[in-house]
Amino acid sequence: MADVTQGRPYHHGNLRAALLDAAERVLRERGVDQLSLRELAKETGVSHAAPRRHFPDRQALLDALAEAGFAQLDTALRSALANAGDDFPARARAAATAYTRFATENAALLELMYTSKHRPGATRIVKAAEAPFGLLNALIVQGQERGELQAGDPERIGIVLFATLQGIASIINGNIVKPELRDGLVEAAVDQFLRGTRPLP
Amino acid sequence: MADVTQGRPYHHGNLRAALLDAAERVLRERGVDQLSLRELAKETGVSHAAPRRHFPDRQALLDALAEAGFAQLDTALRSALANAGDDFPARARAAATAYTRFATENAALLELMYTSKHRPGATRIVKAAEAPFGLLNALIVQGQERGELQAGDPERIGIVLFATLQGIASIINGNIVKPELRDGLVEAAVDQFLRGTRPLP
DNA sequence: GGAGAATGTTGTCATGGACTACAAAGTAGT
DNA sequence: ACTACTTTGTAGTCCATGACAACATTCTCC
Repeated sequence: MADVTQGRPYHHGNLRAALLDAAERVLRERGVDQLSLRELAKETGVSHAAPRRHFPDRQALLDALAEAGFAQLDTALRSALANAGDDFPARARAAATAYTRFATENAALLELMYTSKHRPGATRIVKAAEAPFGLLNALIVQGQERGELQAGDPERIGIVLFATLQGIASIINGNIVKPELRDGLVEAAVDQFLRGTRPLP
Repeated sequence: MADVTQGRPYHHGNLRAALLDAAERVLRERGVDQLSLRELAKETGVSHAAPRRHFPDRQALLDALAEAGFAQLDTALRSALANAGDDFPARARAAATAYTRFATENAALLELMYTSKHRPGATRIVKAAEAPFGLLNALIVQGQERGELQAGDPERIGIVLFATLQGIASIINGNIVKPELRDGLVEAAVDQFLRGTRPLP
């Protein structure tokens, strides 16, 4: 018998996506450990066991969030680069700013992304992470081709800059420095990187 | 009636410290969310409600762990600096290495330290954090006094380096780069910092 | 339109945090 | 050393939540 008391039919129709939406909001507002499947179910208007059809356990939902997070990050980076013109330093600054911005505006999500990623068996997440990381790698290669960066393994070249960006996000999220300083710090870090990694004349 | 079946008298005698010890071990081995008060109680040989006398709730125990963590960090930094001789670059490298080492060898604890610290009302933790942070600040001031670093607000000067160290730890803990690279990355970061922050001639 | 797959629901268990009432041991004042 | 008070531990309970099983409804495709 169909439920007439509520508007929703027996099948939700889009429960998986609805749960992920709600989860992302709760994650942002109250952090991972305040995220409960039963609460998500209640908010979404389904029974407490319904989420199980889409996510075998809590971790599976967190993994899905992480995977989606990498896709969002990829989009953010692509869009920043698309609007950055052709000048290499400008492209580097744009990507760095976009990354750090994402990292501070989605602090809990980013943390989840990295902790989920390095759990054994998280192949889907690792796969999803390749897109944004590949983008950054390609940017370094581009800098090398244009003679703005030293030659060598792009990953090794970029890692200190990436670490610095990650660190800037980390100390902002940890309230060690004020969020307003973010973009200034990023610019300083990128400039220092560009100077320190210039090819020898 | 005293309990004769076990060696322990009714009062444990050192329960608070015993719980913290066990907690630190569990934190290291299995992460924060696997840390349960009831399990700690069982391991310590007391009833499930005993921890409550020393820690009103789970968060209070985590806070105590974080506070102790800052003290450990302070000790690690002091000891590194004590063995570092007088040369400023060497002292900077020593402190940077010690920090990053602590951060990678106590990953879960460090995360706890920062997340606990920026929770409203965590005055004790903020207080405990001042010791190691003050040490790093003093190091920068020393570098300035010796003419090895630009003048200016020491906090602002040091922040990019600190961010980089934090980021190196972060990407190692997140399995983005291999742990063996740690000390090399730190040296590179410090050298870059020293070059980039030299006073103008 | 009927069979089987998807998707939801109800009911249950185990774990673990939080709380209360009570018990034992320590401590201090007389 | 007796008593009153404090500290520390115990036993029992409640509640939230994740995990699971058994059953119900709807969808889909032949």
